[in-house]
Amino acid sequence: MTKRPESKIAEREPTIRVTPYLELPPHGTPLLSERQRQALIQLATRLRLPGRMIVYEEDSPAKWLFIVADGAVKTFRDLPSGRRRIANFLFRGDIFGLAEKGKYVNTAQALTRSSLYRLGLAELTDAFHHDVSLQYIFLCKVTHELREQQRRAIAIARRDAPGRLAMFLVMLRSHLFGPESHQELIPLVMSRSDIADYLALSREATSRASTELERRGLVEFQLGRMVKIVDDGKLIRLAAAV
Amino acid sequence: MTKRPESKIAEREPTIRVTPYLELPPHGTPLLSERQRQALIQLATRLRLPGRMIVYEEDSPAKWLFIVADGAVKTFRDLPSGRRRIANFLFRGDIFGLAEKGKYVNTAQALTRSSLYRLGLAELTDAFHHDVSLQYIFLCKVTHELREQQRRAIAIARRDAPGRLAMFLVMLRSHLFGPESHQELIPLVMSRSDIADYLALSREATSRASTELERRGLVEFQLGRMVKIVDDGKLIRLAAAV
DNA sequence: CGTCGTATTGAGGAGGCTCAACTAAGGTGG
DNA sequence: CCACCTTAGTTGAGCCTCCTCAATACGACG
Repeated sequence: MTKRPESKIAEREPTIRVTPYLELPPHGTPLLSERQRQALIQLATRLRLPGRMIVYEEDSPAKWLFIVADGAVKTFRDLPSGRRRIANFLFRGDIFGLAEKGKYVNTAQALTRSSLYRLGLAELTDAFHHDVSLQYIFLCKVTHELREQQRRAIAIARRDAPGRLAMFLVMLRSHLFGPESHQELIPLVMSRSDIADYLALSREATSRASTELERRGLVEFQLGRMVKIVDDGKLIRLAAAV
Repeated sequence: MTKRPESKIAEREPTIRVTPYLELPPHGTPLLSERQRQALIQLATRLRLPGRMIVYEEDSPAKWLFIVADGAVKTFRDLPSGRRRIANFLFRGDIFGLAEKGKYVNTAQALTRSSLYRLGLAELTDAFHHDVSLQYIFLCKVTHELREQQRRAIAIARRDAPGRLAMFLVMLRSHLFGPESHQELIPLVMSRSDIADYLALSREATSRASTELERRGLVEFQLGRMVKIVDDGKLIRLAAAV
């Protein structure tokens, strides 16, 4: 979780949100220092994308790594069966574009109008060898992503669609506003289909789960793709009742 | 994937198996150099554990990180419902013990008699700041784990138990013998229950899936927990038919 | 040879998937 | 301004697969 003052946001980009693996990191909180931010800006190209634009495609040669400055991005793979599995939703301070042997493993697509920093992988790797703590931040970030994927696997493994959806909402909130947040209004920047593909449910099941959560009085899906959390305690209990 | 000569194994430990994210890493293949291995050995304590021994427990303070030198380890979480979700199976060259804010997120338990290198997290972090490419190896390793978790999520999301099991077997083989391996005999060091907990299936469904794969002539489950792959092509096709 | 934990097999029930129809919202062009 | 079309979302009916509970078989080990 990152505290981010509302002022001077532009001057504080790019940001990388991390959770350290140590309680008190001996080398300081793994946040980008002013110098590192400058270094990244030197390496980076700033991109502004409209919604729905493809950032890169699965299996294409991976030359770049991306940091989300603003907006939202999804990464996914289309499976032979025609199903789509969303790997992750990415927001401000998230990184994506991690490759495997020089190829991207997913396709990345902007969900909304987004602003990204694009970094050459080779140059970044090079920078890692000059600035240790920069690499340390990326290490923490990837480790954090790894834990999130584990949590998601637990969510997907559930049998009940409402429970999965509850976990998704709780995870989305903590992703957006920090793990301790009890924010009442969550912007749903993705479509129901996207949520379905993320949770490995059918569109219909996702829809039914939404109405079920509303019926039980846990949340309200409002116009303009916002979710209002009505009964936070119940929602959290349902999410935890794995 | 790592080529490992059968001779002088002891002199080559610890090993960390990685897949680079670049095709041709500018800073050499991310393998432990002799110097780095010596450095790790300096930091590390070598542990030998009997099967079933708990290495650490969920939520306990995380002081160490572990490298598997030999044997097999599982990491898992027990859920409130009594279900257990296995996060990962770890073998020679794998690392585990990545924590979150100073606490382990999973429990780790030896599956067989195992030999581990135990590294102090603080000291290791310190070493990262002295040896850049050491940290780079860990970054690649964690990135690799992240991709594996994504693949597992895809496996879990499948509806058909035989397909999930097929994916598990293919993933296990490539984890053990490298992604290109067509090894016929795969040792199953874990119990059916473990596989079930990994795939988010019931024990019974896992068992039925096993017999189904045998019936279709894809594999044979032999005595002593070995799987013989009878029809590799069919197995791979089933695994890929997501 | 008996016992315990592991693995298999069977029967019934719950839940999600598929197919299909319907509604709502947004964009386009006349 | 409105008719039209497209896309997203919801709701319903029947099917399919896995889960649960229970009983049985098997292997390891004392």
